Amino acid sequence: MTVEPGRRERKKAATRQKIAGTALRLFLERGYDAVGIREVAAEADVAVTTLFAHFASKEALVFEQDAEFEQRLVRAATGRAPDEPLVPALRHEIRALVRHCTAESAAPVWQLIDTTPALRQYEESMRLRHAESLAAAIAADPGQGRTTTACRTIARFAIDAFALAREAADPEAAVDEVFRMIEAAWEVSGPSRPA
Amino acid sequence: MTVEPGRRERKKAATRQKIAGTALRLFLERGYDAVGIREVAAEADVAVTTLFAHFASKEALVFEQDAEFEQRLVRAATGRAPDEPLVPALRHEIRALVRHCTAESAAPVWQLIDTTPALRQYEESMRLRHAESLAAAIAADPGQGRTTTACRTIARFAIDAFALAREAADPEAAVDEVFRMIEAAWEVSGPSRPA
DNA sequence: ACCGTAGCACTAACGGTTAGCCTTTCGGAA
DNA sequence: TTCCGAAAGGCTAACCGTTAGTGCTACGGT
Repeated sequence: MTVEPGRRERKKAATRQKIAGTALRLFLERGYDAVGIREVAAEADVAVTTLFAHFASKEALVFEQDAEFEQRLVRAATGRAPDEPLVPALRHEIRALVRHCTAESAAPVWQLIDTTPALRQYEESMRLRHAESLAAAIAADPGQGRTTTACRTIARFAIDAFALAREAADPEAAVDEVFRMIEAAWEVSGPSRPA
Repeated sequence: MTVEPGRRERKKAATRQKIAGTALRLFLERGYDAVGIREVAAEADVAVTTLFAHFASKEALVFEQDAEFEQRLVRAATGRAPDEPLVPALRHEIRALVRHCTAESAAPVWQLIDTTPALRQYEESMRLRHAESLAAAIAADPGQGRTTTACRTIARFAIDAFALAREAADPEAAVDEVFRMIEAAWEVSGPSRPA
């Protein structure tokens, strides 16, 4: 599957990177709204249609790590030791993601996102997508006897934790705070007191 | 303040209603994407610019009750008896809102929303706005000793409850289920054991 | 060596949204 | 009562993201 980085794939990835890199640079230099798609395409030396072949929308240019982010969440739920409880595993991953996003180097990008309504909105719906994937991953785990609603609820709570922590004064502490609440919620949603 | 329903205000409200009504009718008849803004404006007999003076976007045409919805939530948190606990009050209001939205008469509209990506996304960000308002209302309540993060968390949970319940097979039961989790979360976020 | 397909380009257009500018009409102060 | 400022509405023209439609090129597997 992933064993064939043929020239084609490499070129495609290179084009994608070039577009995303150029776009991000321009956006950071002059502001998201002040830079048009046609301009990004020209600067990256590709056609507008090519740009949209790689990214579904202008906003998606900024969230290049979208898929990776989602995978990490899902793996945190599915790929854990059989006896490792779910919630702490989620907390650990969310913690890592928050740390990653609040790092010094990521500051300019997030500042751009936070100050651009279109990007904020896009990120919101992105999170919802991630929450749904996570919910599916949680529900897929056999022998955790929760309802679909409970799984979706916990998934949303976890994503909310990320969003809230990112905006909190002390992100790490905020993750712990929200996860204490999540832990409690998860407890009471437990497999209806197995007889 | 509200004591002057002058002719001006009435005309404005009438125009607004006429636009929203016309839009909704056309959308339901022929589908959201198949009806253009210019067409809605023409059918409502107003200029396109007038339409956008009343509604910030095409999507907003469908969510006319947006503000009312938000007010109900906020009032559920702020306008309750001094000794009435927060979470049950929220549950009651969310229950009512879910019942309202899953009513027979509202079915076509929600079916339209659920099958139109643009509307789904708009509703998501609308909910986030509502959650923020609710969080502010909760935090404003004196003597409930929670952190800002805890208030925002609970607010999001409540909004999530609405969203999840609306999509569940048994909405009312789903509200109760999620609110059992919320109640537990609210407990552990309690005012650090008041001395 | 060959063919199918995927990547990419170009042009044109569509549809939501806004800016600029003008007219009408109401509400309240003089 | 009169008059002015402001708000509502209108028209035109454009901007910008996004999407066909079409065709060319080059890579990858047979």
